[in-house]
Amino acid sequence: MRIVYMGTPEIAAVCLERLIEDGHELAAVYTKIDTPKNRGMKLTASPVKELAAARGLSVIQPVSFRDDGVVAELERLAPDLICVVAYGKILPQRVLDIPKYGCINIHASLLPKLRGAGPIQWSILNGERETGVTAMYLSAGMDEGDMIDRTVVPIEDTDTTATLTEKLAEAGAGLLSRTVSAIENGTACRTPQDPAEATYAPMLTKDMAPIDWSRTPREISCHVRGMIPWPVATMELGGKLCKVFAIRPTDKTTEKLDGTPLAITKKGLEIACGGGHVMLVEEIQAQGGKRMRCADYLRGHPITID
RNA sequence: CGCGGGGUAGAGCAGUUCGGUAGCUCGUCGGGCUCAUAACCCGGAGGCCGCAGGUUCAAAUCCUGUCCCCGCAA
Repeated sequence: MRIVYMGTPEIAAVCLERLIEDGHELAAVYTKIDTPKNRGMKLTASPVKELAAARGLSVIQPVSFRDDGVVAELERLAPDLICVVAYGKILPQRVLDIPKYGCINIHASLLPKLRGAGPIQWSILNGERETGVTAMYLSAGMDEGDMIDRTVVPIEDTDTTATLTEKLAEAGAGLLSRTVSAIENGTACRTPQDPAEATYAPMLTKDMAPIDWSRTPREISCHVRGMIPWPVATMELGGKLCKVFAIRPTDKTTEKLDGTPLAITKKGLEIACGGGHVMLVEEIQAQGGKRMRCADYLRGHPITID
């Protein structure tokens, strides 16, 4: 079965690698065009492109599927199946109609929950105890296609979007390979999603970053972990904005106002939060500074505690 | 050449404007106090001031080059 693969970030590269290892026939790999990134704004290839190039697969980076030439090129590849993982582009109906067996997608949530661009982030932000990956057929609507199979992945209290993404990438890779085989064998099922159960997970934005200290310890913990590696939760410390990378609930309680710094200990900074609970800020990064333990930061940037 | 910040003791920082004995908080080591301590007191060790040149009687500081780190933006 001739497969055309479409994907862009690391999680898509992990899934592609599994397809290659498991011996599936890949006709071509589509990925987003190289974009200027990072300091110096150097043109950077996507993880999928890096991998595909290293494995000798032909890489195609169309700007838009509205371009007839792009669609014609895809038709010439005569794919039996298109596999999409975090490609970052919407495929129009005329593209979805090209492959004989259709287009399948791996989505990093247990659909129909958390449709959209930020399912991993929101599974943590919402305080879920488990999430997963779902294999589905692509349809015109955003993540609305019929489901084929899924893998459930538990969310640990220490998981961040970064660590959970790695786990889901692994789970997604296995799921994708298995699903492709099922389609080949004609054993793949097709279950419609229940629209009444659908929830949405939009991309995060920077203005969601500030920590709301009136929330409960677990909510704040989820907020911080869900924002890693981007945009990263923030708090104000000594008049400076700091990113918060690690924060932990404590057994202590307080009468002080939410957000009040209470004490500096060897472990970090204790702060009042919702319900009279106390959180311990363990690891932060000031603007322009390096990521470091909060206690270390306070060594050189002392603040006053009432 | 997208914009900007920074490399000084094990850690985090000050000192650089205007050259003149390298400093603070913490850690560490030793001693003391204490029922006890992450508290307190006394004492010590620990620096090629990122690297390479240049100017100077004298450079962490001024000049030139170079390597590395970080934030923004995308």
